[in-house]
Amino acid sequence: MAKYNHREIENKWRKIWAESPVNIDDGKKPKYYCLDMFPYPSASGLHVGHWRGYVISDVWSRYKLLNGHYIIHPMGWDSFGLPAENYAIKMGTHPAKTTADNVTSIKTQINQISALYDWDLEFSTTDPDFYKWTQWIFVKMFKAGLAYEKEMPINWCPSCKTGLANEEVVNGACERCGSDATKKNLKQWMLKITQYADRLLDDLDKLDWPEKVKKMQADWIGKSYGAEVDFAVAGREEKITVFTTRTDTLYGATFMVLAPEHGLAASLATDDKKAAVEAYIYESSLKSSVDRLQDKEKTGIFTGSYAINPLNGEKLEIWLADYVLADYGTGAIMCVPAHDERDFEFAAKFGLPIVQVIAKDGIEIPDMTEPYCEPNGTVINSGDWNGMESSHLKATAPEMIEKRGLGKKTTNFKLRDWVFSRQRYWGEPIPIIHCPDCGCVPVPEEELPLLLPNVESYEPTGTGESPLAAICDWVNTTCPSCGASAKRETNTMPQWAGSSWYFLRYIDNKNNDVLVDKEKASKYLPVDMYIGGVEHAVLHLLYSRFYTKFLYDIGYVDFEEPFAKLFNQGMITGKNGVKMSKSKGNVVSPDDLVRDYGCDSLRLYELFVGPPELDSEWDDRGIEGVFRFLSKFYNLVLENKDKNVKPTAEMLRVRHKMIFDITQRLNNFSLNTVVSGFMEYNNKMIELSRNGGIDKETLITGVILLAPFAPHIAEELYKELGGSKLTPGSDTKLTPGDISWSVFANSWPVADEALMADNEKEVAIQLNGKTKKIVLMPADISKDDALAAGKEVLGERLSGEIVKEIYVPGRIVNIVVK
RNA sequence: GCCGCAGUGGCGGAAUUGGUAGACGCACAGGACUUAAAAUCCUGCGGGCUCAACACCCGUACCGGUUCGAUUCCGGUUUGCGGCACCA
Repeated sequence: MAKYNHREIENKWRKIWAESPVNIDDGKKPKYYCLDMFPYPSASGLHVGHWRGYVISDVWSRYKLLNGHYIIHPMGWDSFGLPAENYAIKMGTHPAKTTADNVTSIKTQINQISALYDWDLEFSTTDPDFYKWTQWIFVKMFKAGLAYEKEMPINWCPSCKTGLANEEVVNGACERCGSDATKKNLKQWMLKITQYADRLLDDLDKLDWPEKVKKMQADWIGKSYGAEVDFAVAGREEKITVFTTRTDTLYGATFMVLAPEHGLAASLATDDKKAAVEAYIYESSLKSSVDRLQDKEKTGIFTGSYAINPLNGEKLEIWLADYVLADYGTGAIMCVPAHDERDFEFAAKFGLPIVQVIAKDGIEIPDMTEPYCEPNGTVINSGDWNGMESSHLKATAPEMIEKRGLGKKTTNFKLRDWVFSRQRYWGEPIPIIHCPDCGCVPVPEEELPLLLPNVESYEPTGTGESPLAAICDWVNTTCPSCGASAKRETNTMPQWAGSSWYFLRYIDNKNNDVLVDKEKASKYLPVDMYIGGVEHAVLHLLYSRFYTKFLYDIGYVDFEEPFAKLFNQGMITGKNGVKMSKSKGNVVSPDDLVRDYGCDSLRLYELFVGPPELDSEWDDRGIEGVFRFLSKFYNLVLENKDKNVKPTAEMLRVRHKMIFDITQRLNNFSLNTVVSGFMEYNNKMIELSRNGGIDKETLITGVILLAPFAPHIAEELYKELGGSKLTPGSDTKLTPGDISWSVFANSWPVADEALMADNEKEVAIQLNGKTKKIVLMPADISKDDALAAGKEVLGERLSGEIVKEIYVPGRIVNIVVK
């Protein structure tokens, strides 16, 4: 028996593919853009978890290649940003150097996967030729009024010493390092992503994305419909505007609460309350956002002032409480304790009145012990609204309020503008010049890129100033507009800046005139399939959608959504679901496995470990199984290639069922069962081979099906089988552009369902739904004959009166007796 | 607290619209080949009952329902994971 020498085979075909790539753009084939979320060049290298995503995308790419597409399958480096910079600081080496070194070593590892990557398209986000356009987009946004400066308290990571976007704060902690985020008052560049909130929400419907991710984005955008209602303040000029989604409960408002930061908070205090109110406002200002989040126990203070319910003229106490968010809605709420949990809790604690305005199960509860929050039921205690259905009223009341001049209907979003400045060195400089006369002036487009100055000291200052601020000869410049001496903006962009649009650049990565040529963009974009981890559900994926919509609006691309289809692969973990990490010491490197079992075996095993969308625990031992499968298939082909066996009906059946099953599972993205399918059909073919051999065409079919998964062995066996014009065993002749030697020159096989059909089916004979025996029956047996056969099998077990007889063709005979 | 996903042998996991539960693989056990080992091949492998086989019974987290038939559908419970978390 021949030995499957994976090392020899894989080295050989790697060399051949390098000389003569099999993925060729002939201008006629439809394109298919399959993209991996690009990695940041980490020093720790790849582990088997990284491999998984890359294998999935490569299998899919090669499948599309066999379906007649030209594949765009690029790879690049997300090399600006905190992880790269932190690593450089730790090593005491400039990030430009560590980043370049890491790219070199990771690229070597990625090449072991033997993916179809087209390295001509490669770039790093740190390449000036690339970030020129990252800066250019910023300038365009500035000119469009989407980038603006604002001083406000933002999320601040004391460990990373930089401001963070809302999206980067997870449970009050820095998404990167896990430190508790604090607030810091800083002048920041902001991107007006909120202007796109509606489109970002509505266009989710167009996307073939996991529902989970779409929902996470929808929740993050957080649109709610309701009304802004004006409440007069008793005895004063001012009015207080509140936002509510439950306009239907307006008659049930029994008090009001303002955030301590509300503009009127202090001035509403009556003389006797002044000291206490000011103390409360001061105390709240000391609380961190984390404290305010975790402190569920409600606090508050009565201002002494009253508001008037615009509908019924009732006097409402105005309170301050820090459970009301200053930066959502108007920073003030009307409180309906009967129908809101938080208001109920507050009313209960401070003894405020509770008025029920929606009947629960048709009744008014005399002493409510818990709020009734469902918006359905008959409206009561609500003047002219009495008797209406609350869900209907909820939808129509905002309009009625507006007509009566009491407020206006409106929508609110949870989404906030994007805090875009980072007080760190390793990022794109924000191309803005601060002129004492002209204000903020963008660096002229023709002067881009604005290079990141190369400096000795790049550690974060922690003061809220970027390290760039210390480089006087860089900071001091002249205003492009008036020529006066001016200063450069010293903050840099977040890591997300480059990744928000990088997928466009692969198409045209050497273009110095435009970020991507319009014709090329129109031909090759958008991305058809995007593969990566779910951790970017609201960060990168939301930002990319925003950037794409902006570039669409200013006419640079002709599509509004960057990623038509999204696939999130599950994580590969160590034992007991523990995330692989250096510190846990449970990282499995692919290098040894490739050496011992080969790239093809590891590719298959990465898929075989479990459903691709779920997390899977890694167990090295399982790779033996796929290696054995490849060895057996290798031998099966070599043993049968010269036998000239004529295909029998059984061989045709196996061949076409194999095509059908593999294709269907692949289309369903059930890649783990594709691999088990190969093993199953391999076992069947081995069985056939033992009974006299197997025909060549069936073997070639198996090889083509296997090619996207295990490309090296597929090429080798295809050649051994004399695929195309090749002479088995001879050296492969390479002519540029001619790939007739390759298994990838084939089309994906098509199953002939007529040839798949079995003559006989295994039918389960059931008595009262319990299987008693399995018998072979002709596939075309009539119902009566099948039932008769079934009864015969059951024989004397069949006592009592038969009440029902069921025949499911080719599957079940079920006799029901009483 | 709210929302989503999941619970199947010793393990990873399979099961078209409800239709033979445990495919495929790992591990394990026994056997063949070998002086021996490795590799390879063959056989077995959910539990109970049984010396064994046949037969029978139980079995897809738990309880209940619909159905001739439920891992699949419905109601309830529970455990684990993920997301959101005072957004009015």
